[in-house]
Amino acid sequence: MEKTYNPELIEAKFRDIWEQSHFFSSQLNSNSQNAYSIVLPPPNVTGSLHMGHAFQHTIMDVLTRYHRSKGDQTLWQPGTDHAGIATQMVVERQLERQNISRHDLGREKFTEKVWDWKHHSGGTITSQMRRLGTSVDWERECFTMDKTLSDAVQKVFIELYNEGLIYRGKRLVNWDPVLLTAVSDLEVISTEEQGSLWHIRYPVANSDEVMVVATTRPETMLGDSAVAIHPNDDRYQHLIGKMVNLPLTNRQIPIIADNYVDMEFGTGCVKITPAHDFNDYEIGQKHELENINILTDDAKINLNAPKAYQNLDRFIARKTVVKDLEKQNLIEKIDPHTMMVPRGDRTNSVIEPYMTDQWFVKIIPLAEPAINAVKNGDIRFIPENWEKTYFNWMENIEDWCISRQIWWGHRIPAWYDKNGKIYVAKNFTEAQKQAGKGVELTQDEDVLDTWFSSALWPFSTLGWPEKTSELSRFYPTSVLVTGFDIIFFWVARMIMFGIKFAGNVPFKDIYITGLIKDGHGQKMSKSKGNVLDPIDLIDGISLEELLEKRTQGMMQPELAKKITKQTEKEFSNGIPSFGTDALRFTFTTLASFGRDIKFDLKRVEGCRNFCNKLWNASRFVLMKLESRLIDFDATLSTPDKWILSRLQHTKIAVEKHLSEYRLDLMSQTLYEFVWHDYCDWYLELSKPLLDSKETRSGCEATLIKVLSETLTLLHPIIPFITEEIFEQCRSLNDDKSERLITKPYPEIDQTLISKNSESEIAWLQEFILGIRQIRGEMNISPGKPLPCFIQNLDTSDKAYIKSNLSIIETLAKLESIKQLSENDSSPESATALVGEMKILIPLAGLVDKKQEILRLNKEIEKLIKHQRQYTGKLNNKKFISGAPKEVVEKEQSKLSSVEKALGDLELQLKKISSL
RNA sequence: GGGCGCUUAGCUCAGUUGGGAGAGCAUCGCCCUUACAAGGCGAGGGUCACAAGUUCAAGUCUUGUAGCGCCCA
Repeated sequence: MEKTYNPELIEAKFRDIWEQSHFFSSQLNSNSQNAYSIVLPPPNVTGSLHMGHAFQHTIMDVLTRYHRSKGDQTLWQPGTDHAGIATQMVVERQLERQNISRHDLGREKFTEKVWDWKHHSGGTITSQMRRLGTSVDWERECFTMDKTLSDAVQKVFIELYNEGLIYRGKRLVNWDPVLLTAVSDLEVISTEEQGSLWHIRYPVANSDEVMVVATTRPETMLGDSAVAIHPNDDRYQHLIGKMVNLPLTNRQIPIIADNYVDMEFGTGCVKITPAHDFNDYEIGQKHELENINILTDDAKINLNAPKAYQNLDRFIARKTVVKDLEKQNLIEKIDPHTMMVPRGDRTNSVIEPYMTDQWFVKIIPLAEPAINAVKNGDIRFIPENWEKTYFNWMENIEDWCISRQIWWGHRIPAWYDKNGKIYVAKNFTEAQKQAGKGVELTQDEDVLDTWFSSALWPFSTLGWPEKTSELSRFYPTSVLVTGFDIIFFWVARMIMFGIKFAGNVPFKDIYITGLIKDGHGQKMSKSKGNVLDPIDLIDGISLEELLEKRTQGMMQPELAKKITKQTEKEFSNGIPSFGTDALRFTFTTLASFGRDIKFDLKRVEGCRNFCNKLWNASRFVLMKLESRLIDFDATLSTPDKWILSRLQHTKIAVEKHLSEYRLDLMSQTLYEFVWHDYCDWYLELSKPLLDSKETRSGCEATLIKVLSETLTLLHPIIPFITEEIFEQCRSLNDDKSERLITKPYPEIDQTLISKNSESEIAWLQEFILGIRQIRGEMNISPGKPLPCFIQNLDTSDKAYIKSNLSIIETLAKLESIKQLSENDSSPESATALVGEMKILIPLAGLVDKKQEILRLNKEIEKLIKHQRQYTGKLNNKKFISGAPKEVVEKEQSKLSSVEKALGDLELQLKKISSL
C-alpha cells in the first residue's frame, strides 16, 4: 500500500467496476422480504449540480447503500427534470448572443434546440453524479418528458379535467411581462422596496368635494372602476352611491362601501382597479364592477386607456400620469413609502396582476386528503416541526395556475373549435372524434407548469399507469430527501397527486435537509460569486481557475472586482484536491437538523485526514499480518475482547442514528471509534500483543475482523477508500464477498459485549493517561523510559497489574513497575491516581519539585470545586428526600472518591513541599 | 400582522424521557517514537443571550425580554 492515500486512482477504478457489475441494480436482492426505495429529486437540466445536490445525493446514497447491504431489495430511482421556464431561458439566452429570438426559429425548431441542450446538460449532471459515487439504478434513468412520463401527465390532466378538478377561465394571475407568461404564486418573490405613495384628488361629480386616494402605482388609475370607503366611515357616508370624475379619463366611477377598506390607512378612500390588483379584483367581483385591463402583454398601456398614454411602458406611463395630475393640481402629496414589490423568481422583473385565460387545478379537494395523510401519520416529517409549515400552507391553499405561455414542456392536451368550445383528449384524433367530423380544431398553445409533471415523479417513474411490478414493489417509496425550499412547489403536490392517482401516499418519511450556505452563512449564488462546485472540492482547483469560473459570464459584470477580492482572500491557494470520500464524509458530519449549514473547507480537511488515518491504520494491519495464516478461532486477550465489545456498541449506535436520519451522529460515532478506539488504543495495544506468542493469533484475528467490519460500516459514507482497502486486505479475510459493496452488513453480536474487558481497559487507560499527563506537564520527553512505583492496590488492581504489566510498560514507556506496601516510604515523586491506587514517578534527575507542586495544586483545585458541588447537593435535605435513591447514592460515591483523592494528593503535596 | 427557528469554548456546531458541559477546527507546550507530521502526547479556554418561574435538581420544561434569521400575508 502507498504511504498516503490517493483518491483519484481508486475512485476512477471503482466507479467503473461497480457500474459494470450492475451492483446498483434494483434487481439485486429480489428475494428479500423488504423493499427500500428512494426517488431522486430530479435535478433541473439547466446546468450542473451544486453543493446542495451533492449534499442530498450523499445522504440518499448512504441510505441506499446501507439498505442494499442489509439485504433489502433497493431502488434508487434517478432522472432529470425538464424545468420548463428555467431551461427555456437558458437556451433563449444562448440564442440571444447570436441575435436570434425563439420567434425567429419557430416553435418546432426552438424545442429542437432545447432538446440539444438537454442532452448536453443531462450528460453533465449524470457524470457529476458518477463522480460522487451515487449508486442509483442507472438502467432506470428517466426524464420528465420521456414518452411514458408524458403519457402519465396527459392521463392525469384528462382525468382531472373530466372530474371538474381542472378548469379554464379568465382570472387575474401573476404575469411576468418579460417572459410573457403566467407564473404561480410560488414563483413570485415579494421583497420590501422603497417607493412612493401618491395621494391623488378625485373630484366628486356635481359637487365641490374631492376624495383623496393613495396609491403606489398611479398609472393603474387609468383602469379604476370605483372608489371605496368603509361602510361605517362617518366622513364619507353622504357620498355612498355618488360618482367621482376619474381624472385624465373622462370617465365617471361609483363610490362604493366595503368592509375591506381600512379606515385608519391614509384618507380612508381606496381606488379600486379590479383588473390590476388581487384585492381589488375580489371587491370588483362582489360589486359587479367592470374589469378594465389597461396593459398589454409586455406591460405597456393598451388601447383601453386614453390616447395620451397608449403604448407607453408602465413605468413611463407612471411618470406621465403623475406629471399630468400635477398640472391639474390633483396631487395632494407624495410620501416616501416602503412596500412589497413582487418580482419573478426567474427574471426579477416586476410581476403584474393581469387578466388572462389560464388553466387551473381546483386544489381544495386534493389538499384535504393530503393534509390528513400527515395528520394521521401515514407520512412523517423529519424533523417533525416542518409539518406545521406544511399545514399552514395546505390549509390556506389557492387554486393552482398550471398553464405557462412558453414552448418547452408538456403541451396542454386541449383543442378549441371556432366557437371556443374545449375538447380535452390525449391526441388530435381523439379530440376530433369528440368534436365531430369536419369541425376545425386548433390546439392550445400553452404548456404545463413544470411542477405538474414533477408531482407525478414517484409513480410515473415506476411505470404508472401500467400496473408494473416495480410499482407494486417500490411504491410507496421509503423516504423523500429534499430541502425545505420546495415543500410547497413539489412535496405537497406529490402527496396530493400520489394519493389521488397512485392510491397511496408517495413516501412514508420526508427528510427535510438543511441548505448549504457559504462560510459566512450566505446563500451560494452565481451573482454573489460564492458558489463552490463539488467537483472542485474533489479534484482541487487553482485560484486562477476559480476566479475565472466565478466571474465569467456574469449578469452584472460590475460585481467582478468584489468577487475577485473575496475569493482571493478566502482561497488564496485555491482549493486542494480532497477526494470524493472526504467530501461525502464532510456532508454526513454536517447533516444535523439545523436549517442552514455553513460550509467550511477546514471541515473537509479534517475529514480528508480521517480518510488518511483509516488508510494508514489499514496499512499497519496489512504490514503486520501479511503472509500470515489467520486463525479466527484463536483465544482472545482482554484488549481483543474490549475492541470487539466497543465495535458492538458502535454498531448499535450507528443503526440507531441511521434510523433517526442523524447522519451527523452516525459519522461522528464511526469517527470516534476508528480514530480513538481502534487507532489510538487498539493498534497501540496490538504492538505488544503481536510480540507475544500467547496473544499473537487472537490479536491478528481481531485486527482484521474489526477492520473488515468497520469498512462495511463506513462503506455507505466513504465507498471508494473502503472498497480499495477491502480489496487489498481480501486475502486475509475469511469471507467470500468479492467486493465490499456486496458484503452483507455486519450483525450486532450481543455476546461480544464484555463489561469486564471494558472496565479492565478503562483502568489501563487511566493508568497510562496518568503517566502521560505527568510526562506532558513535566516536559519529559515521550521517549525517555521512567521508573514507576505503585501503592495502595486493591484486589482488582493487583489482578489488572498482573495481566497488563508488559503492556503498561510498553505503552507508558516505563523502565520498571514496582509495588510498594502501605508502609514503604516512597521517594520524592510525581503522583497520579487510578481510583485509590497511587502511581508514583520519582522526580530524581527529571525535574525540579516546583513544577510538581504546581501541578498538584492545580489538580487539588479541580477536586475542591467538585467537592463543593457534591457536598452542597448532599447537604440539601430536599435533595436527599426528593431525588431518587440511585441519584443520591451516585452523588455520595462521587463525593467519597473525590475526598479520598483529595486526601491523597494533599498528603503528597505536603510530603513534597517539606522535602 | 401570522407562523417557524436560532442564541452553548476564539470559529463551526452536537448535547434525544431534566441528574457528569462536549466534538472538530483554531491556540499553547513537548515530540520527525518503524501505520499515519494529512501524525503522536499533553494543556488552556464556557455566567450554556438575558430575566423570572416550575423542580430536590434546568443548557434541557414554562413565560417574558433582547438580538438574529427564514417562511407566509
